[in-house]
Amino acid sequence: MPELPEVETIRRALKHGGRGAESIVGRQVLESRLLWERTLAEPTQIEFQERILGQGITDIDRRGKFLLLQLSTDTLIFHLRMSGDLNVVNENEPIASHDRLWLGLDGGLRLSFNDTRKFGRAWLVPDPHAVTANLGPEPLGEGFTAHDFHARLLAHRRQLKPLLMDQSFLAGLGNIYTDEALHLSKLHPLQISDTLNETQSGRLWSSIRQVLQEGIERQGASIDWVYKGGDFQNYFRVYQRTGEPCPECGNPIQRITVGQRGTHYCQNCQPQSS
DNA sequence: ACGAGCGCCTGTCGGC
DNA sequence: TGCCGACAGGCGCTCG
Repeated sequence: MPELPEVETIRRALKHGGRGAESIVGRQVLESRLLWERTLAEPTQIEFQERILGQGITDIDRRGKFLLLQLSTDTLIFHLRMSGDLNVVNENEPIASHDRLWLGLDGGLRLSFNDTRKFGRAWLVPDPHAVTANLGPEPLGEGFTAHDFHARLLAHRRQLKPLLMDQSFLAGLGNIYTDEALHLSKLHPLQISDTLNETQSGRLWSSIRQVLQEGIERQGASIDWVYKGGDFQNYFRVYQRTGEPCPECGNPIQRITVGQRGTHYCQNCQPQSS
């Protein structure tokens, strides 16, 4: 579930309440349990237990697809990868079947990291920068200008889709929102980054921001058995719509593989130019 | 510098 | 019904 809009939706729920739970800001960690060892990237399980007990949750931030729980002295960072989610439940609730790590909080709450496919990771570190240092700019950040984006595109000679999904180039896009942004900007997923003129890169810049903003407003997308509450999936332009009519021109949506990822686009609206 | 292949995991779906 | 491959919102690694 996790691209920028889904992570942002979870962040807001943890910070302000929502998704059927109350805010965890201001709560204190009283207990911790690691149920799948590899979920904890850093530090060791022993050190994790020792360090986190007693720390208070002071704020919830996001950087790209990383969720940052600011604690009294450390930062607890989660990356949800393919199937991760964070739930706040009453401590009387049974442990869910794919819970991998959970924290007992004061007030009778439990924060649990649930992750069917076990790709997700957690870090407890003194300095969050150690984990997020290699990320590119925030696409919705004020410092991310169309001008800078164009310069960054020209600095590489790469296919647009894999480049946009490279988190060191831009932080937050995944398979869904990349396909959506490319279709909205009428650019082919295989077009080479340094062939874009300023008009094209400007269109891509605003398309990326538009689809991410819409995703956040719709509280993310809910697909397959992983239900999160958002409904952006009902507004996909091309993603997983192979063979269905393009919303712009009516031609059937094509599916190809780019960088080992399913890629959806319209041959007519997104011509291969170079 | 870049792209392809693969590993990490569990689950669903369609075809035979 | 059972089995089997394809596929799934991500990313780190190796190898050309």
